[in-house]
Amino acid sequence: MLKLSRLTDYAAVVMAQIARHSQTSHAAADLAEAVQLPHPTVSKTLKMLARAGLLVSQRGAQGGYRLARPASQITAADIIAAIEGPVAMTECSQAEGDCELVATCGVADNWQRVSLAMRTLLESVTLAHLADTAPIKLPVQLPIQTISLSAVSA
Amino acid sequence: MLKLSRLTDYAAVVMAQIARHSQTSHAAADLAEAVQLPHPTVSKTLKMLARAGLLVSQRGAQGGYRLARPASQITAADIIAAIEGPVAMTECSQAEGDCELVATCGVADNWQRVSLAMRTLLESVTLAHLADTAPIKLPVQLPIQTISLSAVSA
DNA sequence: TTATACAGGACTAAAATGGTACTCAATTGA
DNA sequence: TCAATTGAGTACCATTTTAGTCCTGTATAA
Repeated sequence: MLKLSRLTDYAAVVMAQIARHSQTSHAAADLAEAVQLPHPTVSKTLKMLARAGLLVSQRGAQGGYRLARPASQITAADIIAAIEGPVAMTECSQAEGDCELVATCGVADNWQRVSLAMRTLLESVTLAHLADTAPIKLPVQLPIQTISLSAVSA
Repeated sequence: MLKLSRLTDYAAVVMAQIARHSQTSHAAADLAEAVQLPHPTVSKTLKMLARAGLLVSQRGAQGGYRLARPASQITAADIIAAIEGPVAMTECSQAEGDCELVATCGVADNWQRVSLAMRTLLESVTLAHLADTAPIKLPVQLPIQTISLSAVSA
């Protein structure tokens, strides 16, 4: 189904919530309340996002989380990577080429190209887009040559 | 990591193998040998692909599997769907809207657009591309307007 | 100094995934 | 018509991943 894990889904929702009120800090409990999800889970998600550098945390009274940079500079790929690790469709799309089947596989190279195109797509969608309650209206035109598989050469 | 399940990966490899010798029928055992994967697992994968209508099976002596249609008419999205179900990034991208959080979520619509763009991308990659041992060279230019998020309206 | 709020890690439960084994059914050809 | 071949179906188990909880520690502001 190629779907996001539930935590990643939560992460996107929480990030969008923060992005919509980016002036103030948000306590984990408040966010959990706002998005109607269990507190510990939201907390865990926030910690991951902070560790990935997408949020900055402030301890103590009046503390909480806020965006580390403008929503327009945080991409869907960033959020996914923060929770699930780098976007890669197959084992061998990752750095460590510990797949012993490369010889008989024969599709590795091409999967990597597809994988790269997907990553490009996800990098073109920003948190600002996601947080916008209205449908994405901007003509987010991807550079055609980055999507064209011919240009996605290693 | 947004990655394919291992079975889907196997499916792609096996399909590519069949596509490279599309004249003959392929017994499950032969394919397993060719791609160096356990028989029962390959067999299971083949059955799923056949049930999805991507392969046709022939029982009995000299039987085996062959492509149900030309490799150029089978897409990566087809293969993924055969094993994992329809390509959809989030729960609510699927038909059944059984997510009770829609009210507080606020990102559902936009995720669906992204999801659709991903599907379009995967539909533009055919088995013929994957099976080609050489890197994909064709200028597989996606219609820009289907990728542009502005055009991916529900 | 105390209340607030994040950090980190250990732990458990549940679900998905992957893999195996076994039996049944269909086809071919001797 | 029988035996060999080969896929179909089902049930089951092991492993891994994912999700969620809890507890303790630490930083900060009032």
